[in-house]
Amino acid sequence: MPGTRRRSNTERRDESQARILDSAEALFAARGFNGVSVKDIAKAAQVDTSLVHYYFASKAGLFTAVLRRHAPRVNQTRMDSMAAYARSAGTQMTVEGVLRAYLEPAFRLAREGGESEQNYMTLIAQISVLTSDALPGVDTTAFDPAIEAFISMLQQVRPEASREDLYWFYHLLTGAITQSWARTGRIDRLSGGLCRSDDFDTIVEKTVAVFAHGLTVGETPR
Amino acid sequence: MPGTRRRSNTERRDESQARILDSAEALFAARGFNGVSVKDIAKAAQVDTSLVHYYFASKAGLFTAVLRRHAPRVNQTRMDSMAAYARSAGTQMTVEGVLRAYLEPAFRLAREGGESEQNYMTLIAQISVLTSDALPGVDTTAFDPAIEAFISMLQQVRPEASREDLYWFYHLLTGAITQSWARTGRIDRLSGGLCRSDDFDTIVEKTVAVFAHGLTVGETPR
DNA sequence: ACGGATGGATTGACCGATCAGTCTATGGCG
DNA sequence: CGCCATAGACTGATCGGTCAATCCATCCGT
Repeated sequence: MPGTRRRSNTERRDESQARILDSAEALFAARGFNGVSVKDIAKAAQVDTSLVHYYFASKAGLFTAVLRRHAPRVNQTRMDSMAAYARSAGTQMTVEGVLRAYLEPAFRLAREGGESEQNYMTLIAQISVLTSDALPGVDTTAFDPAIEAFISMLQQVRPEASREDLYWFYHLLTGAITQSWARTGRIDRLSGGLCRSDDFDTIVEKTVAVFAHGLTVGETPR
Repeated sequence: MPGTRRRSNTERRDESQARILDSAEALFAARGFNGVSVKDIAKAAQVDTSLVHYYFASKAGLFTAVLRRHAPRVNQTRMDSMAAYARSAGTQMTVEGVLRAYLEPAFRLAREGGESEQNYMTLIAQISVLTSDALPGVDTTAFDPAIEAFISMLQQVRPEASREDLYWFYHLLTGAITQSWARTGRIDRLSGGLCRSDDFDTIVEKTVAVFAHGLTVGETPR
């Protein structure tokens, strides 16, 4: 039979797990953790509900697995991007450059990756505004290393800025970013189509533009 | 019996509705729409589940009612605040002033209001990153008038800025704001207690500081 | 090269609990 | 008395999760 090779057990295992994760990711992103049932996910993945529990033990375990799947890649790409920038810029580092190095990887992943990566970003956006008791014991520390590196680089470029200001700066930045990842289409409607919430290239540009000036210390402009 | 006056039917009605709305608001804010059952809400409000349906027809209807309850007040306070600023500043309006006039009312409401208002802000933060199919036909246009007024005032202060840039500016700003309203405590943990996510006074200051510079047009700083 | 035996992958049937929502009854205010 | 606010009992559907049975790729003894 051409095309349909016989699959080994480990292949079957990986494929099924990936299908479950893909379906879960898409559905969780669309309707939230409690808006989706295990049955929904199993049906979308064309698998029995028991198999979901077989692999991921519980609905919460599945959710955690979804969140963990791409986290290391995002974190690593960010670290690499910032390290590469630091190497190329040397002592000429700018806030704009650091911002761009930190921002681009995740947005590039969302743009060049498939639906899976886009759904993942949407999911991150959703949990970013949730407190822990709205979620099953979810670990939100996966991105912390890159965040700390980001703040350290900002401190290098702006030695006069206080640690507190840098954290607030990050807080505001990450709010803006996650809002963009959510792709709600609200800015599209508000602007009458002038802005498109899925235009990630433009979003990175505008984010860099606004926040690069935002860390400027000194006189408030006119 | 001192203190417990005899209640009329309309008083009972209003009190019960308010109790249901309060409980729903708190629970929805804590666990999201699908994370809460009508039974939970009824129990918290100390009423029967059928009473919830009697007043609000459905769970979705209740959710909509919760969202609508404070919306006009927030919107109106924003409009008043911006109008007052425009009157006092005359031709001396600044980006910083407009920002502060737009931002302060909602944060003041959250600070000076009770738990209800704080829960309301948390709820707004949550739905701001949700697409329409994750929600029961919820109307998110309640704040549009104040938003349009805000953008118009920005345009007055920055006539050279493009309409598109102003909308992107608003997009980034509202992301930062809703992140703050969510009070997830994540920045507290990241900063090692240096920043407190419920310190709304500081948040307004930092937001104004960052975004006032952000709309500056011209050369990117070092 | 072959034919059980083994064990992981997968399923269908089913569990008690809980869901949103309905129906009917009733008690007390106007 | 009449009506509205409220409660209790209940419905069919669906929830997350379990269990024993089945499927099938792989391995081993011959």
